[in-house]
Amino acid sequence: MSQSTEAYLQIGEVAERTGVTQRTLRFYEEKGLLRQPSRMDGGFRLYSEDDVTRVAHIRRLQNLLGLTLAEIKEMVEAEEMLQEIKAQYRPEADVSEKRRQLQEAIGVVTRQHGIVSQKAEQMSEMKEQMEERLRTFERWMTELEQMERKAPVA
Amino acid sequence: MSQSTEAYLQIGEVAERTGVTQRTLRFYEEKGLLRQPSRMDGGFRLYSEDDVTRVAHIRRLQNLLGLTLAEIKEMVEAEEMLQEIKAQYRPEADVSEKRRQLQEAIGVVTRQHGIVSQKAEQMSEMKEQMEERLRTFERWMTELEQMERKAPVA
DNA sequence: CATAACCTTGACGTAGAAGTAAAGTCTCGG
DNA sequence: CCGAGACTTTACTTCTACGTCAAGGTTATG
Repeated sequence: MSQSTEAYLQIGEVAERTGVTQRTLRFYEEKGLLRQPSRMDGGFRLYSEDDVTRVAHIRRLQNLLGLTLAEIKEMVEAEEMLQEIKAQYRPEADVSEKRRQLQEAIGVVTRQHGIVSQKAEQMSEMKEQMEERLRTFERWMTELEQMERKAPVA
Repeated sequence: MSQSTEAYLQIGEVAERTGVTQRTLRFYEEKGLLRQPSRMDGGFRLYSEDDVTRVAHIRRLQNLLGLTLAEIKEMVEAEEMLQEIKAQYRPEADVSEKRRQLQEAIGVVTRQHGIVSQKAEQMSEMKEQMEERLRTFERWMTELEQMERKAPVA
């Protein structure tokens, strides 16, 4: 239903849309962060919309959380598993196996959530410190201005 | 009033207290992230408590915000200026000059605050996404458990 | 004053994350 | 069917943020 017919993208387009270079896309593939994309007969890579989303996700994990690609790989593999679970959710499969997978998925996301929560909190702390500072400076500023009014420029 | 007499630290102690290596301390100095510390007659570096604080700050900027040392250097230089302003606050100096400095300081901190705010916000978004996900999984899990109760292991 | 523990500079090495160049292959519009 | 532009792999280079010696100088202590 989603990518039924086509909508395949070549590496150049993906690069443009994600803001990373082609080199980076190939690099991520090499490192196992992106699945091997399908190929045209001549060997040109063909990416899906999902891949685009994935790249965006990788970048967020990099920039926001400062994770290494190795760490991100783990996360991404976990996500992969989730996709699988989603896909398998309907089809008949060993129920207890699915339970196990789900259990693991929950574990992964919980850990991720822990990291994010912690960072978010520290971030808020920093933010408040800065606001405190700003208030101080602005207080000083008004004091300075009052001094100037009392004793104007010589 | 704070570090009146002494309380100077050698590089080894600073390393231990900050959790970075001596190499890293020298490296930060080289890169202009730490001021040139005073030295003993023989050339041994002597750090102040302030330097310790500074290193901690640098590390937070690195780990939390994921900034490069170059970016951190800018921030740190700005902080340096703030220290200066604080120090000069009482002594007689051109008032309008002080105004200018304060103005700039406010600008710096405002920019920093902007970065942190933005990151903090994105972080919260991520956090919520993860929570949403977790809820989904847990819903699935209970569904699965119900299926198991109805049709137990063959 | 010997010597262990600590420090100095200098130079080279490394892991992570790509950038860049070379030489050849594909695709597609005209 | 052909040429411009997009793509391929391979290989070497770069940049950041340190790590790791090496060879020697300094300091504190017995």
